[in-house]
Amino acid sequence: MSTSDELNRIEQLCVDKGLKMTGQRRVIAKVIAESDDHPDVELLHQRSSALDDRISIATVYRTVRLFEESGILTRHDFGDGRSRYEEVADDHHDHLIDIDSGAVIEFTNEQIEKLQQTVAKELGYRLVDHRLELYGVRLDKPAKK
Amino acid sequence: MSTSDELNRIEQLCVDKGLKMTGQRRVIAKVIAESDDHPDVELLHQRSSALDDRISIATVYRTVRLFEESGILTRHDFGDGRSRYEEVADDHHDHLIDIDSGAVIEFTNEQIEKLQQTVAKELGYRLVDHRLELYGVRLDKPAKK
DNA sequence: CTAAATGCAAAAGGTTTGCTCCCTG
DNA sequence: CAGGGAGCAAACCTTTTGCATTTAG
Repeated sequence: MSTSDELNRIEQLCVDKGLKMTGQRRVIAKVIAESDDHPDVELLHQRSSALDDRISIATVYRTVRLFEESGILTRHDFGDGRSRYEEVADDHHDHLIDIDSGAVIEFTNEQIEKLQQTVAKELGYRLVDHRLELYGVRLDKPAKK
Repeated sequence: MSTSDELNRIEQLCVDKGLKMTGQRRVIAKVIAESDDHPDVELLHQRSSALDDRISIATVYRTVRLFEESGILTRHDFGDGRSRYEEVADDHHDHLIDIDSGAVIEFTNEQIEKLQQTVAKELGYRLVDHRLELYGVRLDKPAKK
């Protein structure tokens, strides 16, 4: 899916929800569609401001929350104190975080997904969501510490 | 392992690290050893204060951080805005969170653990830590919404 | 034109910290 | 008795909110 397709999809979702498509929301949606990483609110604000300097950080917070409730975004907490965001894509994936560099690598594993379903069911639950994060160090990294 | 064994273990760990065993730390350690749930700092402070009212919340924050660095505790973020703590036990486990009640259920699954190792290795990483949380609703819950 | 959205700054909530006094080892 | 530890309150950081003003539909 191209970036402009993503943008159209986001706009459509907003229209469906009866949300006004203001200039600010359009810019923020564009920034999100174009981001391949997992930016926090401050970074989203910076990127948005670069396109249009009439966007306050309060609006970014409000928009991000709105988009999360609308299923456009997911919020992550990788343990660095603030929330980081990512567009909800068709493909589900989990994250591996490089604890040295902070880099985030996405991966998918069908077997793990299935096992999660099984575990939840055995405990008497229907799985609604999950979070899996692996924290690791590069195998080729020289030993130290 | 009994609660008093856990307490001894915690005290021993503190001694090993050259930490003073103050009255406050002993009380907080006792509260942690006796907690089967996943209390946040405020709750730890309440429980500690019930045993000794000369414990400030700042001390609980400092102690909890110290204990985390010493490997006595792990910190969790279940998405409710504050950190929650749990004693590091011999058995590793993950969590299933009931999104209706907030209840936290612990579980273990060897297969998932192994698959995580495999995934990390395939991506060129040595797995140092991980976080797996399942969010679900009870199967016997009446449909609604 | 009207309800919804924005900007700004103040407030809130959780967590950390500077400083002084206290207590463990 | 010396240095780490505790208490208190102020500071911090991220996120939320009240209110006056602007804007999409």
